[in-house]
Amino acid sequence: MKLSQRGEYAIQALLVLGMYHGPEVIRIKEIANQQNIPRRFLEQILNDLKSGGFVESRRGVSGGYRLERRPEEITLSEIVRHIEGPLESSDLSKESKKKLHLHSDEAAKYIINGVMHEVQTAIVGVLEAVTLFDLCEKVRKIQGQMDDQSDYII
Amino acid sequence: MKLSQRGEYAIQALLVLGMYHGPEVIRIKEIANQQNIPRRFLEQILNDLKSGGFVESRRGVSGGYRLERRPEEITLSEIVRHIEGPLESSDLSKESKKKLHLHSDEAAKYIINGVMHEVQTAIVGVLEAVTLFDLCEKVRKIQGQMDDQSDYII
DNA sequence: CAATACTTGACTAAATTGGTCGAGATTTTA
DNA sequence: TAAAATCTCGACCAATTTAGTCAAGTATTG
Repeated sequence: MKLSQRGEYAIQALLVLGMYHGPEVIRIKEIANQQNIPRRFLEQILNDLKSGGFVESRRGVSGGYRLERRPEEITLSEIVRHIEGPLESSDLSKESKKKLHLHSDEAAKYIINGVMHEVQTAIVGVLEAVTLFDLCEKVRKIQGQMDDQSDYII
Repeated sequence: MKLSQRGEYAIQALLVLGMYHGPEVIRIKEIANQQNIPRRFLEQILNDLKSGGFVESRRGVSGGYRLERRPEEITLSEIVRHIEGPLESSDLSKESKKKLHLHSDEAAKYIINGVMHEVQTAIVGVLEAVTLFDLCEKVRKIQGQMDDQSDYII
């Protein structure tokens, strides 16, 4: 599975909002600059994340975005699902009654679908277990590393 | 992860070749009919599978395709990797030396990449464990089911 | 009321996907 | 040996998706 550019940008943006999470709001422009995301494109994405219930916005001169929920409560699977579309497609094996009288191409598709469903379960398993908070922690960690590094400041 | 149509067709075709695996060769047309795959498109796909070392072909009037390796030796991960492109993209965390001095957008990308790499590992884990032979067995099983079913023959 | 920032929806270029097609090369068989 | 069947190769094509861009509008603050 490859993340689309849009998906990666979305997570990056949420990561920024997660890092600075609080009552205050952050401007699109800052996120765009910090993460090097095309500003106009990011507008679209944040809008989408808003309608998905991930962020809320304030308009006007000191407007911007903030998370609508706490970083601990936002899992990666939700984000990816919202931005990239459903992670799991229908599992034919659950539609038990059909299971009989299949043409051979249907039988093949049925079997393949079964395996792909396992794959999807595995994917969701990973993404479900990671929250935005976890990602923030990791970022903080490698940023901490950098500060400890004597040769960090050039 | 969603399989492309091309990918699904490829597996279907290999499944047919796996079911009838032997010294004999099967015509494109038969596979196309049986699996309901556009013939011209299937040609392309089989050609691709040939260059990937999955199948071999015989030309001329009684030509066709057969598996180049035994079904037990062909794993789903190989097939998908060949037909859909690499399952795993570069894992930044393996390039240990960079790991220091990252800009904040690089840090974010780095962390996201790490999770996505976990996802890829999970995907490969599933696909690696399934061989073409396994798929054939499953098909045989549900086809057996059908035969046992008294109301199967209309 | 001017400046700043989000909002909405339309628009576009490039890449990918899912095919189709024509002409050729090979092999069998009558 | 010629016809017929079959794979082979590369070009082509339409629809969809992806990655953005843009203009005009609305809301908020100072």
